[in-house]
Amino acid sequence: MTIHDVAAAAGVSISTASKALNNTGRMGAETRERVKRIAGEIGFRPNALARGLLSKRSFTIGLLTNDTYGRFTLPVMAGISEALVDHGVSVFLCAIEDDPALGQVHVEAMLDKQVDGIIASGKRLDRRLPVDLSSLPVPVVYAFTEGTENSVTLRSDDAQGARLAVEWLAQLGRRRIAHITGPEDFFSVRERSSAYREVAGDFEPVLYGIWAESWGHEAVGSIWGRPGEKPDAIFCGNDQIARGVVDALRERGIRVPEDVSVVGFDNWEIVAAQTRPPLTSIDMGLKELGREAGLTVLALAEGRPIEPGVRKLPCRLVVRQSCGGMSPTE
Amino acid sequence: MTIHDVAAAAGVSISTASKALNNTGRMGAETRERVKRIAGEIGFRPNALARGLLSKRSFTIGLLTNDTYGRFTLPVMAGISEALVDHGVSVFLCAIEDDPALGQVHVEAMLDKQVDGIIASGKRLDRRLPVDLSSLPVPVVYAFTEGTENSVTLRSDDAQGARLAVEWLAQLGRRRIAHITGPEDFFSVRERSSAYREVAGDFEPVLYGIWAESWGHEAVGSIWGRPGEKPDAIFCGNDQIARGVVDALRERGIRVPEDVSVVGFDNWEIVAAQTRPPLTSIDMGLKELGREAGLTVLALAEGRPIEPGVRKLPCRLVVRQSCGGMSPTE
DNA sequence: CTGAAAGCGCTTACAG
DNA sequence: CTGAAAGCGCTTACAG
Repeated sequence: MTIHDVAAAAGVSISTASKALNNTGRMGAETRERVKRIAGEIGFRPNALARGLLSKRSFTIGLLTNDTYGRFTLPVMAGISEALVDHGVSVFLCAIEDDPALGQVHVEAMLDKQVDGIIASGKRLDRRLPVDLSSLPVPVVYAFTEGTENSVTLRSDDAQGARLAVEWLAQLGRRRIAHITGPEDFFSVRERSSAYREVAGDFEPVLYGIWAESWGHEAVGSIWGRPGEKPDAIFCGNDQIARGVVDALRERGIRVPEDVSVVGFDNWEIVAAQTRPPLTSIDMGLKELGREAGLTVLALAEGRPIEPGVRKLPCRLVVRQSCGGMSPTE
Repeated sequence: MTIHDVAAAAGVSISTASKALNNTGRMGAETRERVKRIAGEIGFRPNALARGLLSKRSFTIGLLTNDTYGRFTLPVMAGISEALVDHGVSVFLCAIEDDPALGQVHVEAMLDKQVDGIIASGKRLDRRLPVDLSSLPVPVVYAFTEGTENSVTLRSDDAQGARLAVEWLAQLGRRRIAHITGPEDFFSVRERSSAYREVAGDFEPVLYGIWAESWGHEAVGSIWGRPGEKPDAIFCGNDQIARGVVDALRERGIRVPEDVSVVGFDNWEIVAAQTRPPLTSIDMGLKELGREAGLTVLALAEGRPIEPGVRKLPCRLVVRQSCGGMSPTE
């Protein structure tokens, strides 16, 4: 089924058929309708390859990611796809681990296929993908990974997210708020911990460790193991740590949230919802970030002007039960 | 940079350039080499759109999935991508939730883009995707979702996986093996539980429930709450249930694996590795399944004959610490 | 051994 | 108001 078939069936030339279907050119309204009707009847669908050859637009973009685990990329991906499907744009998925050679292969495959743009996504704000995207013939948007000079980069506003968490604890009457978090060499850890310090003061030095339940456990052990006043709230660097913290507190007979409020970060459903009690957490809005990234490459691909630089997207507090209190929005 | 530029720079016609680059036709070896060298120098890369228009092959396939969560699809996806990237095939990701209209939109977008084939993937062996793929003009392979009559379907061998688990427990000397699992209306639950019964006998009726830690907890409560001999091993329907079971046992002062061995299913790293002790679990080999699915659509797309029907891929036992014992392969 | 020509399926000036 | 022609970037019979 090609446009030839449509033209033949409608008794017009292929140029007329084309113009009828694209609502361009000038012709009798009745001719246009007839062509359209017949195209519908015989199930004509234009070949995107042929169309792309002419228009220099493939209605295709590539998503490059090194987050094989999918924890961060998955929501970003969902957002991108959701935003673009309405515009007829499809997404190539390119998982490159941390392999530069594999990255190169995927980038070349994408360019061969004439993608209209590329979104680079990662699992860390302060790391680059292992492939150079700085001088490609197509626009590139960085989402949740470090971009190059003068690029467009989208990231979550971790400082604002941390403030949200700590202010929520303060608002619930908590005054002795501790902070147990991940490795200090993570940019987001530093962002979150300085925001924490601004709001909470320095009741307790920040406890840096690793992104694991076991570290949450261990940190609770060390806080409760030494003398002195105990926290009445703990702001955790991610949900896994928070889960370890909650479990450790329960094992010590400390009630959450009655005695101690706990708030996590990431709002990772599988962890946050299965914790007893379920975790109040900060959501980085990765799906929204993906949506924005999608619309941004699209704009760039269409030649619309986009201000380069880093754009921070706001985080959101998701209230469950580990802090007490009720969602301010409910 | 088009083939015209290559031809001009090499001083040959575009047909000769094309043949030189594709190693077809006949020409002086030296001409061929010169064309190739020049193409390399000016960085020529053939336009896949133009090529696809002629060859009727886009070197593109579509992955349709309703597993937004990504738990099952993610490894399948990784396998597909890994298998196909070497063949120059790129993958369109189409997340359709359970929305038939969205599914339709994605299928049409893929067909417009002339995909060489489609892989349909899901989160349940006994459910169909909400879109009819039975009479498409391109080959379809079903992976971890129910296929249509006479289609090619790839799935894990859940019965074999369950046997693996129970035999492992038996081999460790466990004789009173219980089975706590998910909802009975899941095909995979029935597969696993009948395999369990075959091997373990009926020491204890199978406990059906939901796929959650809380159910693992509760089930342990009910087994240990009533009189009679207690199990010395528990085979769980998935890792979340297993984690609930392990936590509940620990809270009762029952040692894992000394008193009771526990084995999970899915080998979901984030759950299995964070459990204390880490879970021995059954891996469904979803990445391998993805790889197979990729190679299978590819074969179909190239017209190679593939036997229709359901192909079951073997599961694998991953030994951690929740059963005791050491991996048979180590 | 090499090149001119036709064609993949479509769109878009340009004539009429 | 409608159609013939050229062309997007490539490949492939077919002549020479």
